[in-house]
Amino acid sequence: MARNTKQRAAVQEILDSADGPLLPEDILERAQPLCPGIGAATIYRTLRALRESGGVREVVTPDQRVRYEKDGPHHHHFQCRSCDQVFDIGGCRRAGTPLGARVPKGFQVEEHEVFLFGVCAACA
Amino acid sequence: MARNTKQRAAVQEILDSADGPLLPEDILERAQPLCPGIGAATIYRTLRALRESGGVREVVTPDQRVRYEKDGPHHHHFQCRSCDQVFDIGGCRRAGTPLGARVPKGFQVEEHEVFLFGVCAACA
DNA sequence: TGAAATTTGAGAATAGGTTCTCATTATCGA
DNA sequence: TCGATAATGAGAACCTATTCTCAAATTTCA
Repeated sequence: MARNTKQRAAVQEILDSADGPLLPEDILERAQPLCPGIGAATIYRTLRALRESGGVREVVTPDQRVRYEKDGPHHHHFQCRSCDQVFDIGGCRRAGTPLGARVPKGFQVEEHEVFLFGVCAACA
Repeated sequence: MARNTKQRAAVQEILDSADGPLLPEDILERAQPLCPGIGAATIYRTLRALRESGGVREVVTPDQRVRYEKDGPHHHHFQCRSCDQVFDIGGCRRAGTPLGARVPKGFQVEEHEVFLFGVCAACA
C-alpha cells in the first residue's frame, strides 16, 4: 500500500542529510525546490507515517517546538540562541545515567536527554 | 500594586515546597484545599506574574508540556515514565558544557539541560 | 495501457492550553 | 471604616500546530 512518491522521497532525503532535528516548516521549505507545490499536509502526513514505521523520531526542544530527526544512535543536541537551529552532538557513550548525575535512592534511570545552549559556529 | 492575596500565597507556597516542576493543573489541584474555589485563570495569572518578576521559571519537558518551578541553582530533572511526575536531581556542578559532550569547533556552550527518564521510587 | 486505489494539495476543522473579559470581591492605605 | 483599585472566578475567546476532507493527480500492477 505504501507508494513511492517523490514527496515522501524528498522528506526522507531531507531528514537523512540534516545535521540536526528539523521543524515541519523547515522540511517544507527544503522540500519546495525538490517537489514544487508540496503542501504542509503532506509533510505532516509523511512525518507521521515515518514515525509510526519507526524510521523517524520526534524531538521536543526546550523552546516547546517539535522537530523531527532520523532515528539513530543516542546523541545530544545543541540549540543556537541566535538562529534557533538545533544540531546533533556526538560523544555520549552511555545510554543510561549520564556522568555527574546523582539519582535518588530507588530511582531507576533508563535513558537520558541532553540539550546544550549557546551560539553556533555560523552565528559566532 | 501587587497585593497579597491568599491565592498568590498558595501558589508560592506550593512551588516552594515542590520537589520538582509542576503542571498548572497540578498547582490548581494542590491549591484547592488552601483556597477553595480558586480557578485556573488565577493560577495562570499568578504564574505569569511570578515568571515576569523572576522568581519562577518555565520548564518544558520532553513530553511537550510546560511545568513551573521556583527559580534556583542549576539542577537536572528526572521524569517517571509510569506516573509522569518530574523530580529535581542535584549533583551537577558545571553550568556550561556537561561531562562527556564533544562540542563541534566554533560552538560556544553557555548552558545545558538534562532530563533523565525511568521509574521513580514510588512507582518501582 | 488501463483500472483500482493510494497520495496529494488546499483549505476548513480541530484541539488543548493559555489568555481575555467583566462583574464581583478582597486588599490596603488613609 | 471607607474608598480606590487590584485581584478573582467563570466562561468565552484565542492561538496555532496538527489533522481532516475531498476532488484531482499519481502510482502500481495486471
